[in-house]
Amino acid sequence: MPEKTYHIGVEATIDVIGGKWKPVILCHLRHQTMRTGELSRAIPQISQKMLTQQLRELEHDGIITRQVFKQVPPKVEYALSPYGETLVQILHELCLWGEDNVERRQANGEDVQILDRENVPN
Amino acid sequence: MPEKTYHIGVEATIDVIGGKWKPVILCHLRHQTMRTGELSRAIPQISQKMLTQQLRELEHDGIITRQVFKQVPPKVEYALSPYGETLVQILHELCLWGEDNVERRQANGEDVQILDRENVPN
DNA sequence: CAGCATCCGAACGGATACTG
DNA sequence: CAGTATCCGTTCGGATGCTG
Repeated sequence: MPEKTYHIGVEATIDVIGGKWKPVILCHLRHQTMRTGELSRAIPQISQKMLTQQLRELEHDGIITRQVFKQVPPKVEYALSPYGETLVQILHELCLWGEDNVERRQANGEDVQILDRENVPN
Repeated sequence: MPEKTYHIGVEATIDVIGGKWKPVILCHLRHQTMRTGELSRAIPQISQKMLTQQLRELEHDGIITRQVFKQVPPKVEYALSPYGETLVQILHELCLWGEDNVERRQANGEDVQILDRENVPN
C-alpha cells in the first residue's frame, strides 16, 4: 500500500505548492534569483522562521534551487529550478485572477486593496 | 486604511480558493452540479464539518451557488457560479500539474499514487 | 439527507534569543 | 547575513452527538 495516495491531481499540487506562503514566494522567484534578505523584504509579513521553512520544503520538492556562496558575510540565492519553471504559467494566472478578484470586491464595496499589480488593465 | 491589504495578486487568490479542500471541491464542481452527499462521497477523506464549512465560504465569496430544494428529505445542490467558472482553466491546469508531479515522484522511486487522472498521456 | 454544535488534539505560525 | 532553536497562542480539522 502506497504511503501517499491522492484522489485527484490537484491534491498533489496543493501538497507541493499549497499553503499561505509558497505561492507568494514562487511568484517572486518567477522573474529573478533572490537572496534571503530580498525575499524577506519583498514579503514583509512573513516571519523569518516561516520563510526559511517554506524555502526548505520547496527545495526538497525540487521546485527551487539553493545556492550557497562560501563567504563572509554569508550569501544564499534562491531560484526556480527547471522543474519549478513549469509552474510559471499557473502562477501568473493565479496572480491575474487575484487582481481581478480584488477589483470585483472593490466594485462590490469591500474595503480591500492590492499593492503590486502585474497587470494594469485598460 | 483598508481592512484587507494584499501585496501581490496571488495572495488574494489563495485567500479565496486556498487551503486543503477548496481546490478539490471546486475541481469536482467543474463538470457538474453536485449534491452534498455526492461531494462527500467524491471526497471521502473530508469530514462533514469541513465540507459544509468550505462550501459556505465558497458561497460567501461568490464562487459557487447553493440551491435548496424544499422537500423531505432535503436536497441541496452546489454548482460553480458564473464567476466561479472563471477558475475552470486554472483548476484544470492545477490538476494536470499534480498528475505530472506524481509521475515524476514515482519515476524518482517515491511510493505515491493517484487514483483519478483526468489526463492519461500517451 | 443536510446541517449545526461541541470537544479536543495537532499543526500552524509569530516572537524572541542565539550561532557561525 | 542566513539560519537554528524554543516557547506559546491561534487556528485547523477530526470525531461525535443531535436536529428538522
